[in-house]
Amino acid sequence: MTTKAAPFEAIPDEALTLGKQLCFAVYSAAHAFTRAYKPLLDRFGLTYPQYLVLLALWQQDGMTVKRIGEEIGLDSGTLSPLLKRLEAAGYVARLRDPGDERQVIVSLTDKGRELKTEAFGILADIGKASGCSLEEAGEIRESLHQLARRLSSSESEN
Amino acid sequence: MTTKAAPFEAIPDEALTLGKQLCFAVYSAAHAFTRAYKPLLDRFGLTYPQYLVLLALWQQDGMTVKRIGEEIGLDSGTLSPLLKRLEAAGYVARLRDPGDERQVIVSLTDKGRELKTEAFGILADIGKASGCSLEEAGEIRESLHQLARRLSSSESEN
DNA sequence: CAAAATTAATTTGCGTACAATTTAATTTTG
DNA sequence: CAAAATTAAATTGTACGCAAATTAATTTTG
Repeated sequence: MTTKAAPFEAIPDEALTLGKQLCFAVYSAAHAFTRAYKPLLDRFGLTYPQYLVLLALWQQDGMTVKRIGEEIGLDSGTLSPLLKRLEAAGYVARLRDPGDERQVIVSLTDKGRELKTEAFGILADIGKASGCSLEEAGEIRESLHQLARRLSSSESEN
Repeated sequence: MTTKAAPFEAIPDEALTLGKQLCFAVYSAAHAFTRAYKPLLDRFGLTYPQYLVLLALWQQDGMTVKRIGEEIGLDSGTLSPLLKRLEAAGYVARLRDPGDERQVIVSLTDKGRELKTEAFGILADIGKASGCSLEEAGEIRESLHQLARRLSSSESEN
């Protein structure tokens, strides 16, 4: 059934190999990071995406849900329940903006601010686990940023 | 409260910046890939993880659930329902191994095998969207593989 | 200025992810 | 060889991630 070589039947198993695919490498690395962070975040009762939200808030407190979404690339459908959990855990407060009642402003509680100091330990641990020099990490980071930018800019064409 | 400089209070906002973090770059790139694949996979009624399973099966048909999990890094808790959906969609068949009834062997249907040819179109589209040369893609891929390896090998230490 | 359009969050529904438990089959070992 | 241990899938429960629908507030515009 596949004896006669079809036009591009020559490349197949080479090109389709999982290990040869950039998309799969990215997918795997993301999972590896999530798993590596998990034991470190567990003692704070945080998940990795929740940690990302806190990272964003430590940088700039008092953002709206929309703004946070733009920072970390998540929509409100994901953020709404996630933020409620962060609120329930006592790390953030959510308040309607009195100036525009449509918006919800998310701000750190004292407990949330205190966590910032401890977060350094987590970063150091992960840095060590990744086994990357700062330069190496910076290079990969830049390549990935470029990649993500290109992928999302070509999205609209479909 | 943060007037006096604590030991590592000097680095903070630099180091904690989302954009400066490798973990976030990987996380974002993974989402960017998923979003880029989505419109291409939609017409086959496939999700990205389902597509990964098919990629694995095109390479090596008739694997057990466990084996597939090892290939793409997912456990049976994720794969069981996913494979049922692939079966319902007519792309794979699931059969208990007569030699060892604990195992379930997953094999491609004709419909699943036919999809392999079309998958080339998807790969080409994504390749174009990623805007990477093969060399560039290969380099990033290798860096990420190394990274994932190091992250998961240091996992056991916690 | 009131109706229509837009916007921000929330909610709903589906599909991953993954830990932990359960079920059933196969090995190990006493 | 039967009880105990191990193994492979499936199931359960929690939390993303995202599209689509909903709700409420604010702008736009007729």
